[in-house]
Amino acid sequence: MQNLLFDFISKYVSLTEDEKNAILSLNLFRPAKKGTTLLKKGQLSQDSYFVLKGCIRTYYVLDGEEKTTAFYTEMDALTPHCVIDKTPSKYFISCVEDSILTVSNSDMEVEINSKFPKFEKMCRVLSEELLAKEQIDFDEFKTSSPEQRYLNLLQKRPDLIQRVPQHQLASYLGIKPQSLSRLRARILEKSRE
Amino acid sequence: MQNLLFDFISKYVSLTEDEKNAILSLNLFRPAKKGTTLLKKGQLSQDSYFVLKGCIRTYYVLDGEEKTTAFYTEMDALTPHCVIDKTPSKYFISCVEDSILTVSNSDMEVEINSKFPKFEKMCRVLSEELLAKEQIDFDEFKTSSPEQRYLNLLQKRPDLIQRVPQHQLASYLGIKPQSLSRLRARILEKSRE
DNA sequence: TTCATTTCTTAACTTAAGTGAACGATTTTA
DNA sequence: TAAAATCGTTCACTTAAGTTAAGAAATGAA
Repeated sequence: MQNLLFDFISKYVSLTEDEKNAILSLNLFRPAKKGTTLLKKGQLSQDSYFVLKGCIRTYYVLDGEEKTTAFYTEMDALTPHCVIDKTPSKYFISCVEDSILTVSNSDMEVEINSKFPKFEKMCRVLSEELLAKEQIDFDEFKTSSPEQRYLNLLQKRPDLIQRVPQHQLASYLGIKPQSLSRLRARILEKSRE
Repeated sequence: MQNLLFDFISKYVSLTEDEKNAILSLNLFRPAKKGTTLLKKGQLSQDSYFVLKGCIRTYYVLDGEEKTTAFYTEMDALTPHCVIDKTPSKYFISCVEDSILTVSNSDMEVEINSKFPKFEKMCRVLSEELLAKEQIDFDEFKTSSPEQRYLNLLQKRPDLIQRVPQHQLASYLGIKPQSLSRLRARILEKSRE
């Protein structure tokens, strides 16, 4: 399981055995059962997550309704906004499936960054990449209809449609669960012609 | 005008005179007339932008139609995805107004980063902040209606509504220009009651 | 297993966005 | 300056998403 983490890191920097051991000594690995809440709205957590196995999501509660806005699966990293901007979290984070995560707090990161400067660089490159990717995803969302977004998701993350409840997918697509049901029926109808 | 750049940088790191001079010697400043295209779809540019004065936008051309997805105004930084992922640009960048920009290519950044390590850190912190902000903006977009988005924009960036053409604003809000006109009329109607 | 809860789908109705067209008003450019 | 192009708004019509409600299916807990 550790190897998954080091495989990921090796895409950005190459680590010596010493460096790997320094990371392992931090004891980052943590299993989390389906339904576990990792972060609640209003909290000022310092923890960042990396998904080794499973699936976690961020969601808002607006007018008593859950709105899921992101899913993180294998090899995805999530640093909540509250870690960055030091304001109470606007959203919840919870486990969609039984998962294995690494959890690191920002103190650890400061320590590792100062001990191994190559980490600073890795974090910079990683967040630049994630930002560019997030912008493209946002652009695609803005420029397409719910139906196009669904078909797009079917192409890009077909696993999500299998492993995630429909009502969570719906808000992820920016629509209501009923509209997602209808939209899927419409697509099936078309493909039958 | 330079001071605006240094004011911005000082939010992240403090620079010595030497460091400031090293930056000035790069000759980054560039005025750009309204309508100037800074980047075309398909290009593999290395240039990043920082807006000192004016406004620039990114837009796609889909089915012959322009879809504006982002505006960058005073003190905003823009690194196009092609600089990060080394793939041909998916979008255009052009000036909405006469503007004064700094333009830096990634070679310069590599050079500055190795000469002054504190730059590495600034870039990491900046892109982490921008990522967190982008995610929140995306979340707000997903969880609200076109009308709510417009009202939200009116709160957060009232200047944009004045300085930017309506049809560009419309795609920024994820709708057609006619719908934006109608939506504004609807809001005005309500406020008259 | 059974009961309760949650989830998904369907349907009828409402509301708002998309579409195509028309019209001045403004801006561009020849 | 005159003609052409662009821009913003309005309208009528179409399409699709939101809303409310109901019922079937799946899931979870006692």
